[in-house]
Amino acid sequence: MKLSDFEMDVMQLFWQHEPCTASQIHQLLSEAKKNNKQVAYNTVKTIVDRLEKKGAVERCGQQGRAIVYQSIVTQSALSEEAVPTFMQRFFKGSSRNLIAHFIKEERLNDEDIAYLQNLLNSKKKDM
Amino acid sequence: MKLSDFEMDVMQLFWQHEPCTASQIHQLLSEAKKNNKQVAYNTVKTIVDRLEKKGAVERCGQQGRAIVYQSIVTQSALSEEAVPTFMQRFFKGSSRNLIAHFIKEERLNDEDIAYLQNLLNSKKKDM
DNA sequence: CCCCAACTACTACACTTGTAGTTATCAACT
DNA sequence: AGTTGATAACTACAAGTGTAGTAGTTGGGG
Repeated sequence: MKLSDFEMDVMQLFWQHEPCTASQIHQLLSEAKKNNKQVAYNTVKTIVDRLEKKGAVERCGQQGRAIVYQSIVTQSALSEEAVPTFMQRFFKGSSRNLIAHFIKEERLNDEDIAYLQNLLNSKKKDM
Repeated sequence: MKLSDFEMDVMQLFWQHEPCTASQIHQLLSEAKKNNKQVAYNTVKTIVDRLEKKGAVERCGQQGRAIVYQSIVTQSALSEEAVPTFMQRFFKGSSRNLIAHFIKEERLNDEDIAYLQNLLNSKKKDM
């Protein structure tokens, strides 16, 4: 499933807040980027309509006149499509390069590091 | 700088093979996806023209009638823009989640694991 | 029971993207 | 020097995207 940037933004909100209505998504978007620029309610509704047409969300009820939606596709399903492309594009397809980059460049506290080291250890044993 | 998927694919080839001509990119694309579907030379040239217009590549010479191009934007410059969006989109903005995912899901050999553990160790000392 | 704010459904439009055709031009071979 | 095949430059066009307006309908407050 191919979703545009804005569609992905809206899916984020669905995954975190579903089931919800287009108005609620609009509200959440306004809060999220209140520093940034606002979009009209109709713009959001159009995106939700397109997500429905694409089969990414579905209707699951009403709240007054408003349609309540829930997601159909999962975040992990979409990430499974996007991750290989991303890895190829920016890290020559090497998960080692990618992980190394994030360890070097991103902030991790001691607990994160301990957690990741455990993961690596158990990964080694598996093999 | 916002580049489309196809434009990114072509940038990959520039980064790996520059300086080069549109024909060479076309050739490389044909080899890369010879299993996949072919695109016409003109299609590739259009993408290169658009990359030039966007300031992602520039002319740096001629080879007969052919224009030789080289990249202006670097891969790391583009990844610095793309990484935060990607991390936000699929890993709730958490580098720990992201790294954990890749350790769990991607193939790593013992040497990779040792390398990454070293990285984690030095990361801990830094802080 | 009736009105209206809110919501849906539909339409619009400019810009981008993938894809490629047409036309003009010239470097190089014969 | 004339021809030609490769290449540039320009044009085209449908589908997708971001953005929003208009028209139509209705749940619920008074």
